Amino acid sequence: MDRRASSPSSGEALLFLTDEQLRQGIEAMFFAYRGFTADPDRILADMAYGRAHHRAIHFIGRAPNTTVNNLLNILGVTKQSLNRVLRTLIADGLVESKVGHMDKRERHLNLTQAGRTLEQTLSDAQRARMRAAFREAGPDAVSGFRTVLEAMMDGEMRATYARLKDTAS
Amino acid sequence: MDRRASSPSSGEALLFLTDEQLRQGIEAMFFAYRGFTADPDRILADMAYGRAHHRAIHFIGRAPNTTVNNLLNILGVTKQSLNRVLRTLIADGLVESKVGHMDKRERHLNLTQAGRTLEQTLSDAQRARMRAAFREAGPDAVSGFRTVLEAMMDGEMRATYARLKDTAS
DNA sequence: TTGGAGTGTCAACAACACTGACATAAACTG
DNA sequence: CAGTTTATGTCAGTGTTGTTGACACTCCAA
Repeated sequence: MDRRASSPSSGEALLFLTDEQLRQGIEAMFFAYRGFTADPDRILADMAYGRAHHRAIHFIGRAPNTTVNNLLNILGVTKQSLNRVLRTLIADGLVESKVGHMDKRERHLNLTQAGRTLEQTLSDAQRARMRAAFREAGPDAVSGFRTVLEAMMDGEMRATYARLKDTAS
Repeated sequence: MDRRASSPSSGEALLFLTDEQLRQGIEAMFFAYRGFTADPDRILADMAYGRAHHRAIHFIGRAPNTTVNNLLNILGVTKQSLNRVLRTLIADGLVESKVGHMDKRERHLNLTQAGRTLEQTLSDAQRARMRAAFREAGPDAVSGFRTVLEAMMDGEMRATYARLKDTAS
């Protein structure tokens, strides 16, 4: 770890790119993602919902009044897959779908009060873990964490992520 | 972003723990994981295999001669689920299962030559993306990335991750 | 009016996870 | 030795989430 001070050009900058380092990064992603989804999954298991419902609820809450097509792009699934999830959420009164005024083909999605409540419950669990991890790791580590994650995204997703980030009111 | 210089104690250290920051972290994990699995998924889609096969192959290659039970703990799935995957991998000659000498109840798993070849192909794709992300982000960011991910794991998984890390020959 | 976009729905299917039950063999324990 | 536990494998059933493909409907625009 202190090798970074010794050889400035070749050995230094490449030490974090060895196959072993990369493999540790891969495994860290694998195990961490399990932790990342564990808490909401536990909550949802008791209900008739799964991870897909969580994702839909999250992004509808995040981008209120979004269209089905926009949500499709964010989630990266087929409309059939999303529709199955949306149908149950609408039927259960967690999401409401309104026909657009400008373009009446579009449906605009919003969380109902019940939907917001569930979103809050799920987010709280996930945020609690994220908060604990951030606190434990410290601000500099968090900055690096997000830099690497952003670099790991597909170009399209990176744009979507950035767009959502800017939406932050 | 420059607020960190202004209020040293309260505002500074907590800025990275705002709900907005946490939510961005959550979304970054979501989008990045998609990128993380995209390349191997593409390769596997052409074959009769899926993500579960990739995981099994990865960890058998990582911990040669491991037992089924050990693999079960690493992967965190049921034996039925793992067995379905292992059965096809063994039938296809990518993995070999040998009865243990000390304890004949145990089966020790290893990749065959063909298995190593596939593992290499899949790993290369995933490592290439990881390498690109690491290079783009730089050593300090990578360090932070791994610190946060490790903090995000469940305790059990963190121990497993550490154990694998130490196995690095 | 014709074509295309946005949306919804039906049907079929595949991957991957789960539970529950049961079988076998080996190892451990009293 | 008898009984129990451990490690593994397997069968059957189910649920969530994803996929294709096909078709219909509404609306907008050229």
